[in-house]
Amino acid sequence: MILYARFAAYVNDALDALEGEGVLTRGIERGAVAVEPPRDPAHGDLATNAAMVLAKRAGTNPRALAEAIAAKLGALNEVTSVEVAGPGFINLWLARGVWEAELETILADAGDYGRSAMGDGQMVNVEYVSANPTGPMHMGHCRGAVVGDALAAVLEHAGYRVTREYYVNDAGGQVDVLARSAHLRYRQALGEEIGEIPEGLYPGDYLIPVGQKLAAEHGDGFVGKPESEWLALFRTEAVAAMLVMIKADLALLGIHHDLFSSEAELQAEGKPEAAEAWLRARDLVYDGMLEAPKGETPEDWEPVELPLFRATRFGDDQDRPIRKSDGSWTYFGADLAYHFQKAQSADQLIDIWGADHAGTVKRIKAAVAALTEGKTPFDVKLVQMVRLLRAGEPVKMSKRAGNFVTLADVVNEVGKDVVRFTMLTRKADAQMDFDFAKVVEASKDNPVFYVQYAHARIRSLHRRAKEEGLSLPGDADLSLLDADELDLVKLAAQFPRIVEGAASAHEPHRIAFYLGDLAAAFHAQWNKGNDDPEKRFLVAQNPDLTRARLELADGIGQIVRNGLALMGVEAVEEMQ
RNA sequence: GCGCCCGUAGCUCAGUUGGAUAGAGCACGAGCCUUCUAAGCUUGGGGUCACAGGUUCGAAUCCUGUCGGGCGCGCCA
Repeated sequence: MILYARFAAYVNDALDALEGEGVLTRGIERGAVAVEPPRDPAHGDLATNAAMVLAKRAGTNPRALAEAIAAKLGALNEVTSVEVAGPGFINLWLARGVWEAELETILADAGDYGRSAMGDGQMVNVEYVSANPTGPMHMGHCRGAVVGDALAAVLEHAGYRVTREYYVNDAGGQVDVLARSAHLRYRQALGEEIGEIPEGLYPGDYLIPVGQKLAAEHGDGFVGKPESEWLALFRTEAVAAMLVMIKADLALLGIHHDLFSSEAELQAEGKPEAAEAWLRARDLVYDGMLEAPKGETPEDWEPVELPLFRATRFGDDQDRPIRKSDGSWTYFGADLAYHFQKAQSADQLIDIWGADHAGTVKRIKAAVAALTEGKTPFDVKLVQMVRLLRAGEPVKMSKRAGNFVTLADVVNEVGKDVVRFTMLTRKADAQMDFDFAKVVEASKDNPVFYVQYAHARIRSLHRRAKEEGLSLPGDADLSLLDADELDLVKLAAQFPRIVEGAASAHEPHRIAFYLGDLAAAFHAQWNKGNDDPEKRFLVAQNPDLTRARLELADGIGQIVRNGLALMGVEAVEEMQ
C-alpha cells in the first residue's frame, strides 16, 4: 500500500475511535479529509486537515478536535512527534525507520514501485492521434501522440485497464481527394506526363509509390474511366498505404495503438443509424431547421431541414446536424456513433484532440452524456500548438509538399527520447516552443539532459565502485544515512502520489516536472561531495557507509527509470 | 455577436484539484571552482497571483462581473 494511503487509513482509524468515544459526531462525511506532505518541511513529514474540515459539522472547535486526533496519531510507533498548528492542522513527523523501509520497498518493487490500486481495474479508452489518413505524420500531430501515450501509461500504472485507440477518418471528402491524388500518381506511373499537381489535390511525393503499386497491380484499366469505376478501390488502397506510413511514424516514437477503428467500417455496419434510432426513440434527435451561423452570416446561407441532435439540452449552444442534406452522415453524426460504440466497452473515455478542434468539444460531450445517460465519464484533453524554432527563429512551414516538418524528420534529428520528454515539459493546454538547438543542449537548463544525467551518474557509481575495489551492496545499514539523504528518500517516496495525481487529473506532464525536481535534489546532494569528500557517495575507507549510499542512489535511479518509463523515455547508462 | 482556453517575478513556466510565509530555471547582484563527482557550485534581491466583488476556518485555485490576449464558429474534417 502506498505510504500516504497507509497514513490516511490511520487517520481514519483515529476518527473511528473518536466516534466510538463520543468525541466526534458519528457519520460525518470525510471526503474532504486529506493526508499530504506539507509544502514546508518545517510542518513535518505529513499533515492532515481532518480537524478543520470536520469541526464545523461536528459542532466543535477545530483545535480541540485536532488535539484529540493528534493524541491518537501520536501513539503510533511510526510517528515520532505530532503537533497541532495554525487553524487546526495536524503535523506528523515519521520515524526514520518508515523512510528506511520505504527505500527498501522501492528497491524490492523495482519497476512496479508507484503502481496503485486507484483505478480498480476500470476500463479506460484513450483515443489519441487520430490524424486523417491522407499523409505522413507531421509535427502538429506529435504532441497529442506523446501526451496520449504517456497518459495511457500513467493510467495503467495507476491501476486502470487501458485501450489505446486510433480513429481512422476514412469516410469523408478528404479521402476522396486522396483517392484522386493517387489516381493522378497512377497515371504518372503508367508514363503519363502529369505536370504540376492541380490545386485541391495532395501534392506529396509519398503518393508516388501508391500510384506505382496500383499501376503494377491493375495495369491501365482505370485510365480515362469515370470515378465511379475506380474511386472506391483507390480510396481503400491509398488509405491502407497511408496507415502503414502512419504506423511506421508512430513506431518511431514508440507508440503502438491497440485498436484502429475505421469510420468507413462503422458506417458500413450501420452504427450511425443505430445511434440515430436510439436517440430518436428518446426524442434527442428531431428534424428541424438549423440556425444561421453566428457572426458574419455567409451570403449563400439557406435554411434547410435536417436531423438535429438536441445538444442544447446538454449544454451546447446549438442543436447539431447529424446528417447532411444529401442524407450522408456529418462528421459529428459518425463521431457520435463512434463514441456510442466506445462507451459500450469502457467505464471511462478520454479523447486527446488538437486545440483547433476546441469548438466541437461541447457537442461531443453533449452526445456522450446523452448516449450514456451521464454514466460514463468523458474528458476531452486539448493539446495546444507547438511552435518549431531553430536557434530562436520560427521554422517556416506551408502546406506545400516538402515544406512541412514531418514527425520522422524531427525524431531522426533529435531522437525519440528527446521529443517525448520535451513534449511533456509543459501542461497540454499551454502553448509550447520546440527549439531544435535547446532540446539537445547539455546543460542544466535542459530538463531532458538533467534527468538523464542524474540517472547516468547513479549508474556510474556502480562502475566506479567496482574499479575502486569496493564490494557492492548487500544488506546496507540505512541508519547511516544522514538527514539530507533521508530527505532524498522522502522525495522519492512521493512518486506514487505523483502518479495518482497525474492519472486522475489526466496530466502526464506532472511526471516530467517531478523527475526534474528529483534530479535537481540528487545533483545537489552529489555536489556536496565536491567540497567535502566525506559526503561523496563512494567513500573508499568506509564500505558500510558506501553501501548505504549506493542503496539510496539506486532507489533514486529506480524512480527515475520508472518515471521515464511512464513517459516512454529510456534511461541512459552514461552520457555521451 | 457567441463560445472555449489563458492572464503568476524582467523572461519562460510550475503550483500536489481549497491549505500554512506563492516556487523553479533563465536574466541580474555577490562569493567560490578551473575541477572527469566534467558538461559548474553556493548565495542574494526580485510578486497587489490582470482588476473588483463574492463563497469559508482558509482562495493563485471555486462563483460573478470588468479589462487584456489567443483560438474557434457553417451541411468542412
